[in-house]
Amino acid sequence: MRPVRTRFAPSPTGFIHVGNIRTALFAWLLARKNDGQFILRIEDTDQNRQVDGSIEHIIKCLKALGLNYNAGPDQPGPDGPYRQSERLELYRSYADQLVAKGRAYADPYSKAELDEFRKAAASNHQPFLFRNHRPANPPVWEYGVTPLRFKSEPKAYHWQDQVMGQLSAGEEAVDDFILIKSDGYPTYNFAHIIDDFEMKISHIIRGQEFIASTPNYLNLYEALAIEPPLIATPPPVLGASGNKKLSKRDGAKDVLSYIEEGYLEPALINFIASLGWNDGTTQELYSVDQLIKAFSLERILKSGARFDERRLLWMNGTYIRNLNLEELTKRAEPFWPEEAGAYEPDYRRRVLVLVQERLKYFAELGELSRFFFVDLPLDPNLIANNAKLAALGSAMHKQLLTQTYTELSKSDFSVDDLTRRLNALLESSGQPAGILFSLIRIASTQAPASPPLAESLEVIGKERSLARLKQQIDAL
RNA sequence: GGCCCCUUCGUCUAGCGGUCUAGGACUCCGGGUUCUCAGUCCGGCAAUCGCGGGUUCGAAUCCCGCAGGGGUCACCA
Repeated sequence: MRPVRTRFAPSPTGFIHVGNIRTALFAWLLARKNDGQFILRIEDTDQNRQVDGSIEHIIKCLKALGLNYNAGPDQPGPDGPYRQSERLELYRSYADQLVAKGRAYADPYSKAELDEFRKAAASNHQPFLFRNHRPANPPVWEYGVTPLRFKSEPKAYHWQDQVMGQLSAGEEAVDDFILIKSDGYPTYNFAHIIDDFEMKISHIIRGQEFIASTPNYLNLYEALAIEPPLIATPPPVLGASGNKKLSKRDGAKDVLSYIEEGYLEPALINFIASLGWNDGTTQELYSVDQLIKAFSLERILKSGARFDERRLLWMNGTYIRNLNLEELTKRAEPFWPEEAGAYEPDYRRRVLVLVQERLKYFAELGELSRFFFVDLPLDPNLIANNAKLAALGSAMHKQLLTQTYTELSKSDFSVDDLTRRLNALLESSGQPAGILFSLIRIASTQAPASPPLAESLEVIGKERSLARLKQQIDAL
């Protein structure tokens, strides 16, 4: 068996979304599983669709996720360069070869003429086939001036797809497609075949939009006397609503933005792999290494998988909860609210411990932890919106908080001591925890939600906690 | 319109002729966890397996039709 070499071959036309990256992930997993190679190749043959910075963006994205490649535009390899725009001579030499063999010819038609042919086909309810209009005496091909077409030899094909199984199509699926455009650049249809061959790619993993043109490719492989790689076609990743393929247009997010919001790479990878793939067990959580071990093309599903962000949220939360303190501290670093900068690392760590199990992604850190760092303004709604508490009246609130203030003044503010005194207050006041603790929690945080009372007070500290209680008492 | 592909709880999925009165996970709902949010634990709702015909003692599983959805028919990839 040939050594496994897979590739991710995006065009630099913008960011990478979950659908794109899944294709890359499957290719990467296959390579890693088989001790093979994974290559990044940039398919920049369309001059008009290029978006500045895309290549850097793609590289950043792959690196962030740890999908390391053995060769790519920024990583030289034996069969580079890895940008198609730098391989034009290569495509041209293959094109010349096809011309010499009589398997390619110059396209003499204007765009308007072609449109006429298409319209005629559509009105006959027929698919458009260029080869029905093959010119009897095509002009000599002028590189960079006229487009060059493949002269196909139509026939029916049956082929094996590593995911979809046995596929087939009749000869109507084979046509004379463009090899080299009038600007001298090859089309995807031509370039990828040359490159996959030159780069000794063993498996092509790509989206379903290419199934329909596979017979064309098979025909070209034959004309070139090239043995085709194995082909694996995962189903599309569908958008959150509707049955449409995930697309930028329908709000698909940049994968990098998930990283920026504090999703963990292993969680993203775990989640993305679970879209259309499973190993047949009931396991849900996989480390990257486990994924590599368990992965196989055969277990990729044939039907499309919808992208449900809630599941990602859940998964990411479990990954965050499993972080040890050191990792947690490191990951949280970029997400602290501005005010946290003035505090000791140790203080921040104590906050983190309390907040960890509440985090679904790190961008929430600010909102969940702000009251540990700043004295939030009094928010009367916090009491007003608590029906049981509001019913008690502010005189009672004042009395309870005053009692609390006196008792906590005597505390050393350790969790144990705080808990003891808080419980004593429960008894002496005769109030249920639902009333008393709610009130204290609101007074000492001014936040709609917080970690448990005693733990929060301990971290906030004696001086500051008492000051906050005092402030609330004075306002009542 | 031609050709190709897909179709199990709302979502991700298990399932390869009997163990399926269809299993797991997410979401959602109820309850416990001295207060809130989250987490966690316990419990619950949720797919007559797209529909209709076969084959078989027996079908989510095999076969045939149909319907719905998707892809493609570019000098885009």
